[in-house]
Amino acid sequence: MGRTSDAKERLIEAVIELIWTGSYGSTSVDQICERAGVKKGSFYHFFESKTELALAGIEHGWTEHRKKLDQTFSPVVPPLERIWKCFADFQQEQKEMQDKHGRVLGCPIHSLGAEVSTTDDKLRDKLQEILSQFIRYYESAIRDAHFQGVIEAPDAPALARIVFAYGEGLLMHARMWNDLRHLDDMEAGARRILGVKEES
Amino acid sequence: MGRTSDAKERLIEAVIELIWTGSYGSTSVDQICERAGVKKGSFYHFFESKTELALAGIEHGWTEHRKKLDQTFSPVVPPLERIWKCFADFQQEQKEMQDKHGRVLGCPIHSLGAEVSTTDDKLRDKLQEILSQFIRYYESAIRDAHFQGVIEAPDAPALARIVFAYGEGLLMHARMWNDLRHLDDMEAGARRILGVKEES
DNA sequence: TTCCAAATTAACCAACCAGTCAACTTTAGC
DNA sequence: GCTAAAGTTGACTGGTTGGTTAATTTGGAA
Repeated sequence: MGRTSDAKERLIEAVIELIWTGSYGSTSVDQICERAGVKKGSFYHFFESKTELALAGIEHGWTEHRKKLDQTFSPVVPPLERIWKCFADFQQEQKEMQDKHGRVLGCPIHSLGAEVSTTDDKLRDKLQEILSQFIRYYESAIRDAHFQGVIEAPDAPALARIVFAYGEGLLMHARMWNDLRHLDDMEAGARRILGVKEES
Repeated sequence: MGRTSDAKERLIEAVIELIWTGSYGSTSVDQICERAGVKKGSFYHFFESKTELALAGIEHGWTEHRKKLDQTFSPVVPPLERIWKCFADFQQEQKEMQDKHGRVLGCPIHSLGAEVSTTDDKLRDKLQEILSQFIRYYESAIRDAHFQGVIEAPDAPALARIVFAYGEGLLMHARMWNDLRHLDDMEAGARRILGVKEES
């Protein structure tokens, strides 16, 4: 019963885009509303604060991204192939963002995390949770690779953290230099970290 | 001639601390002035904008840090030892920040870079310049290590970028999780990346 | 067709933002 | 001890911030 609306969805789309292309601090509620074509009163009808909208935006983005990851990291695929495919998807996504916004945007979770982790506990907790989940994709792929004897990795969680930190570092550099070429090394670097024996 | 003052230095100290413990966006000119014990009028006597102060703060911080790095990466020290010492210094610095501010703060250049690189060209350029200089320390150490035969690394610049991205990724995670333990892997991870043959 | 919950709207708020300015005080160099 | 340059001060600006409110419009379900 009552009126229906997609304003909530439009606000979520808008906040993701604005935070990713800029930053949390540079994104104002007025800006979000304008982008979404929603009046401020409606904003606060759907969300009780800017933080709460950001939370919803992050959650939504991650839910979408997970669908892709679940396919990429399908146990059917050879374990190292999963990781290389994930990197290729990173590159493609960054390319699309560059085409769309004229800038390489890097990983929104990390950019946002670097900015707000000392000032906004709710956001920080959510971002931590997402990153912890992400690492598990690498972790299980590495564990599978180890058991298949294609790499030597008795401590899969530790190695997953290393690969993850490396990948995130590269994405951050790609953002800072606005240059996709920073991602070209991604697979080669991960091969060194993982100590890949043969051609994959 | 005329009156003398250390207000400029106090402002520079204040802006570094506030941006590092928080973010650029969360740091207001009023806050900086209060921390430095300087009135806003004086602020704009010394600096023409908030961006300009941040620039001066970054420059100052890097100039100080370089002194330490020049010692750490002295050609007298065995090349891989330089890198391990650099990591140990990172850990110690982060420990000091945790003791002082109750938080692991990570790398200010990267946190700031992630935040402002799409919105403030002047800051972005300065941060890029500093990071480019930083990588050269790794690069020359890796080149030396290669020529001494302690690692196999024909492409020193590429490998330096990998090690650098990895280290920065770890520092970011330490900030986001407010946990120094994320830095414990640092040397082990770099050993894998560099493919270190023997005990160093 | 009516009813009411849900969505929309514009006007509004106090606090804060970066930045300005003219009057005033201090002090180094002569 | 004079003078002029350099530093200090507090009051001020206009615009923006995140957030509020009460009146109004809408449309799904009965």
